[in-house]
Amino acid sequence: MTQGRSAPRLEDVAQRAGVSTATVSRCLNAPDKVIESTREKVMQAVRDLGYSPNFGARAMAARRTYTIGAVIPTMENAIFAQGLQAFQEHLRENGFQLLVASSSYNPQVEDQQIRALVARGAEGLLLIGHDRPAATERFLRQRGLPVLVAWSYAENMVFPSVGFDNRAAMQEMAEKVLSLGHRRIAVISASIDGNDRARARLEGVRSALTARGLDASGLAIVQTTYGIEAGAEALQSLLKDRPETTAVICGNDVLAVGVLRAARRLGLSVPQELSVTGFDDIELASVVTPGLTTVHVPHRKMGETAAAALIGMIEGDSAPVSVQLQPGVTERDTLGMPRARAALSL
Amino acid sequence: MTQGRSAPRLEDVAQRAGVSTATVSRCLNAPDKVIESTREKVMQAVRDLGYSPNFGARAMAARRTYTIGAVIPTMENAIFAQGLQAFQEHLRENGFQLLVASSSYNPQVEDQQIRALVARGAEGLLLIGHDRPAATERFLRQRGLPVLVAWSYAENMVFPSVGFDNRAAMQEMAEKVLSLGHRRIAVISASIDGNDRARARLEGVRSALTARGLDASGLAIVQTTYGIEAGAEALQSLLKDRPETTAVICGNDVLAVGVLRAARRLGLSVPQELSVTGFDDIELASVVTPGLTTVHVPHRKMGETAAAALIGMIEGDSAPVSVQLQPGVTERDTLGMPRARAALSL
DNA sequence: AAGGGCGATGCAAGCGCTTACATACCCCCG
DNA sequence: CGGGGGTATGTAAGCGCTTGCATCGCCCTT
Repeated sequence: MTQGRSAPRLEDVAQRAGVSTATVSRCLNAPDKVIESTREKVMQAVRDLGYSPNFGARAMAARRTYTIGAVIPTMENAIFAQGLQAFQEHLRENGFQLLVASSSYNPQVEDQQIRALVARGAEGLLLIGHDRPAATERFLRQRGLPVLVAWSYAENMVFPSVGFDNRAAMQEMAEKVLSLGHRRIAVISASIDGNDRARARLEGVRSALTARGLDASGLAIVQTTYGIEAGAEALQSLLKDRPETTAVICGNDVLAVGVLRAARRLGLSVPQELSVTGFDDIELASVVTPGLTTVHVPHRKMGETAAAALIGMIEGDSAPVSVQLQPGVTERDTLGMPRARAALSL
Repeated sequence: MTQGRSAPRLEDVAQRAGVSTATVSRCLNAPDKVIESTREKVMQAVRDLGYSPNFGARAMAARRTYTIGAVIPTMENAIFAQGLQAFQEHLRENGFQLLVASSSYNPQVEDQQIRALVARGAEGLLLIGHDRPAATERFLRQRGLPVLVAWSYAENMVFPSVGFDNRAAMQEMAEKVLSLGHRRIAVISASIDGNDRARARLEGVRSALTARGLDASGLAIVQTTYGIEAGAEALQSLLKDRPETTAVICGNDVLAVGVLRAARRLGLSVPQELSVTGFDDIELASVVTPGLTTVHVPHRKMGETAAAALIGMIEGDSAPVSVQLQPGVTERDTLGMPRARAALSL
């Protein structure tokens, strides 16, 4: 049972101010269409009553919500925080509100969240990555809803995207690792299914290997779930199989930080005995010791660009355009030359 | 101009299935009130059309949204992430959806966000801390909206709360610092106005001092904004005034991590030359080196308890009750005995 | 002084749903 | 074989807003 006096309605305000509901509505939405004296009466009534408009009713009548939805894989790690913050700020400046939901990296949940956002009137959607079930895509297409993909750039996909080339960025990093002389390399990655970014990054490492004429098929790969502790465990199990590994390339900073933690536990010095690299360049990367060498992603830029693009699509004054951003390697202290080390006991 | 074919309505589904809108509505909301054969026809039509109900219209007709709002000060740092996650999970289990907004520690913005959430039909609100403008409180009271405060426990406030005694928790920490022999103590805190938690924590340090018969008035205090770099700068300016400081008690983990960073830059070893403590025990605290000694907050427990309490208030089957949780000190590696150190040049 | 024009306001028709009430139908019992 | 009762479905009245169109004054012009 919902208690509490029911909220005042437009009509209550109108009555108290001695005008019609139309006038009150105009006071709120187009103040200059109402003469000052009237407006004051109305605003006073609004204040007295603590009136605040019913969003659902308004949306229904106006057939407009000025709301944009975003579904991100996770809110726990700050991976999307910065970009989303920029996205949101830019939206607000343009009179749009942001509704955020998270999918826990689960396509089913993402589908549900998308539907929930659409039900709530989202006029456009920001999604992460291109991978998603056909059913979800069909739903979105059926609606003709403006959808923009971020954190991943690719041409000729179902939806336009604002992001960067994950493969090329990772290839650059891997190339750097190789050029330092590392040959016993391993990759620790988030699960690659349903995650085109993880897949592309892995691909990038392979490309770097191949480009040097090395055999990519022997590359040690461990996939794991998201989280610092998961990264730590991944390193342990990795070293059990491949104790000779000299460099671990991680699919993201969170895993890399976990690897750093495990390395410390094992008494391995970084980068002397083990090199570690990350991806994303979130705040965490600059906070840990030693500072994490990682692929820098232009988070804020991506957020802003995405906001502008999506608004353009909604307002219909610009065709959907993909834009490619440039990531690059940020060098800190976890990548060095390979060096022999004592055998370790696991 | 919003493009895209307009969304299918209940009536479109009804027509396609050859039934009335009432039947479709029942299929969606009370499937057992509809005979199976009919239900199948309807569901097929729903799928064909990619129908998804209009939340606003539904809310309006049913006078129910099953939505709860939360306004937190910030999403950038993970301070509230864990608690909110637990809150959300518990809500979902009970059929409620969560809408989150952030206020950037700004009371004006908080007021706006609260109104926005109410406009969107929030049936209850989770707010952080007890401090807020009278106008905001009046608005909330006028509505008779169930409101619960978290992250701060206090009796006889306007709203019931689920949290812990910030003052006592900090006093315990300060006591620990004092008992190790520190006497040149400083506090680095977030701004205390409009922030009862920060204020209470500061108060806790003072109490600890007083309880030992020490003079609390000479306590060095620096207030700063939120953020790692802000914490780093705070330490710099602090040491300029009080180079003899041996322990820095921080109002939260984010500032403490900043202090750690600055200490490293200055070549100060922690905890040998400087002790540092935090508050919150977010993941960051266990990630930095050395591990941060901090006040542990039962985030998940708080989130769950808050969800249960708020739902109770909304469903009206329980009177609003405050519940007090127990924090405690988590010892890691940044708090040690004071030791003389060489003068440093700033 | 009458007519025209324009700015301010009111009227009322929906927007897409839910749900109380009415209706239709079927089955069972006496 | 008729009536009662129960179940499945339909009808239609709103829910709280916005907005096109009608209305009403008032002032300016001729």
